[in-house]
Amino acid sequence: MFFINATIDKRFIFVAEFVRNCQKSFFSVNPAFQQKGLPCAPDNSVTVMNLRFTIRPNEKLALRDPESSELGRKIVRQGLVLMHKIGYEHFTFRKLAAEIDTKEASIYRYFENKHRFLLYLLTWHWNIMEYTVIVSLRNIDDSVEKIRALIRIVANDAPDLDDETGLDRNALHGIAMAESSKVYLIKEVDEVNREQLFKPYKDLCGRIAGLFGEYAPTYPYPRSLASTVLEMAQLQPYFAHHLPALTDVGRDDDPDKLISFLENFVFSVLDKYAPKKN
Amino acid sequence: MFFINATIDKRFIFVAEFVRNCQKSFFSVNPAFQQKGLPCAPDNSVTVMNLRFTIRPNEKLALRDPESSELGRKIVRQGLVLMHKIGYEHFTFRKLAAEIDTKEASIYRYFENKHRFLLYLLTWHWNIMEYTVIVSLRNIDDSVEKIRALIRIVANDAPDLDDETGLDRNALHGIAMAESSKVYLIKEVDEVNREQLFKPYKDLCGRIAGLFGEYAPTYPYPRSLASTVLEMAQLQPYFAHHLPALTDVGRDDDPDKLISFLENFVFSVLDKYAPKKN
DNA sequence: GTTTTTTCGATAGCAAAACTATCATGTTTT
DNA sequence: AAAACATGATAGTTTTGCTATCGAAAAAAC
Repeated sequence: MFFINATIDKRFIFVAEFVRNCQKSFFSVNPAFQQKGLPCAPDNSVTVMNLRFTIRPNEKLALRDPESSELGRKIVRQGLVLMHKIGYEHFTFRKLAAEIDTKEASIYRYFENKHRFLLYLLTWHWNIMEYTVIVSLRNIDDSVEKIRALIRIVANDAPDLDDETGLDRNALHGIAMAESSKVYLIKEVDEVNREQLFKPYKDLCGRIAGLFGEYAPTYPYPRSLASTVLEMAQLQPYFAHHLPALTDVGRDDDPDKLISFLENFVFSVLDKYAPKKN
Repeated sequence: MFFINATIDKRFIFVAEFVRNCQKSFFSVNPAFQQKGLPCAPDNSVTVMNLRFTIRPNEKLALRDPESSELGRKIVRQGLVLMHKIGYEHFTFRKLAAEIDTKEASIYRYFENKHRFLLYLLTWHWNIMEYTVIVSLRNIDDSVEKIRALIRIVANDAPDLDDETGLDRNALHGIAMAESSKVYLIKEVDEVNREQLFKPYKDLCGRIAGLFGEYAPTYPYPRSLASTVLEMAQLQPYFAHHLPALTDVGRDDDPDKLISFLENFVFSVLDKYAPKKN
């Protein structure tokens, strides 16, 4: 009870929102009464009305829950940093094991392979993004302002909300930028999709599409526009940094041009279908 | 001389265009006089004014020119099909060698590794795309119509121009769709870029940006818009096929929705900056 | 028209990556 | 205290990615 603080407050909104929206697969909802548990437990769970909600990736993603042990947490935290540093292709469980002073097989007990590991990290990223969108937009009424705030978030120009995950948010953003397409551009995509493992990304995309639909109800391609914005928010800064001939947005230390590009793009497309102004 | 036909004619336009634009790295221009050579040789080269132009990827891409031998051609033709079939991750030189009844080391003599091989295939794709754009747009004056024709081409809804490359165009398109981002989303991107190996993609993107600039000279993000169109023309059909929640465009057998989506957003963005109509 | 390069394809092999089986120890449950 | 289970370490196997070498054949030089 003495744990009820600002963070919990945001969490509560988050949880309440998702409860309203019902089934969110990336929540593992544990309906067991939790008499002795603390409301904001070290495993990052929240107790609401005696129901325990854990803001955490789908458990099918990992063989064992990495948040349940010291080693598991080390694998995720340090693995995230290592992958950001050396890239997905060069990242191996062996190198990670050496770094955190354990053995390869121990990591394999948590994650089937490095592809699943990447997907686990990205699931964190997508969840955090959607959480940030929900929390940041909850007090905004004007749908133009909502979209503007949204674009700042996907362009990584919004302050990170407090969290106790201990994840390196910079590394997470770097991985989302450079590696995210590698989780779905694979031959096994349909199989993975059948396991619902892309749901967090789809939900994020769907939420953005919903905001577009709110502003311009008759626009026929809200989901395509949402995925375009999401992908371009990652890709354009990558191009700016490595292949500047492919873009006009500036380097990543200056997100203003990216935001201008995206805002201009989104509102140019939607304004024609917006009922009120213009 | 009896080889001068429609194809040669198109080639000539292509060559002349590039000669005008001077240095195109993806042409290997062999200035040696070619007295005994045929104008449209089996190696796909064209003789213009005693200069031999070869429409072919940058030679730095391959250790030996694959078009120069029977085995080399088999590697490219069959490798393209195999990679399309099993995907980049599962593709290995060993499997390809087994398929075409040769040995792994023989393939390594042509290509340093499978990443370079993929880049070689994509270079073909980008070259063919730019070639198609040039040839298809040469008789169109109206810049709106030019952009509309362009969108049909990038959306793979334009008839393939005749060529003698013998490449499986369907497989090439599939690889461009599912694997293209894997050539630049790597840690070595700057190194590869320094070798000019992304020039064909940049040139294609620059040409599209040029068309946008022609139509809307004051639009500040023509290159970003061009890369967005190129990327989305690949990604949206992929989503439609595998992750339909992320898109509103239909399945790949119906490109109309993709074209509508792309046309709608390109013209929505550009129209504000177009001087004439509106 | 031979000799000499050079190229070519094939054999073999190595090192790293990707995973798996087994086992001992330690911890939890009963 | 015993049984059940989870955990981490050891030691493999298979596949991938790549290299060194060698003999035959083709091309170039003389």
